[in-house]
Amino acid sequence: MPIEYSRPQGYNEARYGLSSRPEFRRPERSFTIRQLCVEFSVTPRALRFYEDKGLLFPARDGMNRVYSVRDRARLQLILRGKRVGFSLSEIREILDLYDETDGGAAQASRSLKKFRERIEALRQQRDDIDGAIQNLEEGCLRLERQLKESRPDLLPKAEAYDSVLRARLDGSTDTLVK
Amino acid sequence: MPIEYSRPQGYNEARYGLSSRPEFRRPERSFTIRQLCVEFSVTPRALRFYEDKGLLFPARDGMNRVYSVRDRARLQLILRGKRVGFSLSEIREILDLYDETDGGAAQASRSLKKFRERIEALRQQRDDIDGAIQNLEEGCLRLERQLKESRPDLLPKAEAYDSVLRARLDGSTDTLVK
DNA sequence: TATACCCCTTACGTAAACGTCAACGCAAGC
DNA sequence: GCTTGCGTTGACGTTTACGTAAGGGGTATA
Repeated sequence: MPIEYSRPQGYNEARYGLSSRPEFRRPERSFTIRQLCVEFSVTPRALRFYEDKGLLFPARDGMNRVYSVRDRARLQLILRGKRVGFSLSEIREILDLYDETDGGAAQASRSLKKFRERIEALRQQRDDIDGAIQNLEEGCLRLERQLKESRPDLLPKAEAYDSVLRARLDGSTDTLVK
Repeated sequence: MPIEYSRPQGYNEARYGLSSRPEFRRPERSFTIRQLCVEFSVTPRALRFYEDKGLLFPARDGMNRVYSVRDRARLQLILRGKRVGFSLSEIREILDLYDETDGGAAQASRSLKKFRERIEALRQQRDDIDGAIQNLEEGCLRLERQLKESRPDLLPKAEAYDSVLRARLDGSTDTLVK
């Protein structure tokens, strides 16, 4: 068992939980490390690690980290960056490019070029994924043919489509534009 | 300097190079480790590593590895699998699923399910990529606006489109269907 | 006051995917 | 017969992205 994320007995919602009182919600709500961890299913260690590597810099309340809405958005980008295969240092570089709005025109020009490169790489990666999907679908077809001949009863029905749909619809609307 | 891939002086094309004589081309041509390494820009170490991990099993000529056309196709799948974020053990699992056509109907049914799961995961990953591309494009727009105001001369022209096209058109037509 | 949560830092451990020697063998060309 | 280029098998090193343990502290509830 890695880490306890569910609320144990005696859990103090008012202190640790996501407050439901509107005055603590927006526009400038902040998060404890644990809240973000629960929300994004990562460990505190990971967040501290990202901070170590310069991808996050939450404020402090005494010793404790205090994450802003913007930190949260950064974290979302970090995690998505990871999912699409960027290394942390690459992600850091990208985040830095977003940040330094004031590096001068030359800097902005270089940033633009790097962004374009990233985009092109991602497009190719998407083609890779499409190719992989095609391969796997061919494999499925083969298996289905095979099963249809030997044991048609084992052919699974089409998946419940709404679960698929739901997974697609939670499109994140995060942005770092100030 | 990592490793020398270009042909040095004294390079013996007849012995080491890709033969252009048709009788050695198809349908059952074979490859040395180096030929595959050059073709796919990987190191011999990597290929041996994949073999170690059970993803490849080339034939032998004495001590030397001899890769068949089918091994080459597997390698293509391995590399693409890596590009889309699969671990080697995941790739191995998938390749195994392709292989065991004779595991019985129950096995085939399980394989089918796993394939479907992989496909769904890839679809979500593609959505991630699309999201990342959108973010980066927004970043581009911001930078372009910024540059247009300060230094329009630094705005790079649209990239030469044919290089992009060429990169897209070398779609691999590999398959593992026997 | 105990314990049950939360937080912190420091530091060593780990899995994956190779890189990088070292040390050897075999064939070809000078 | 030496060098060049290819191949082989260990075996240890490296990077990334954390996991995990050790040790310490703050705050609320029983």
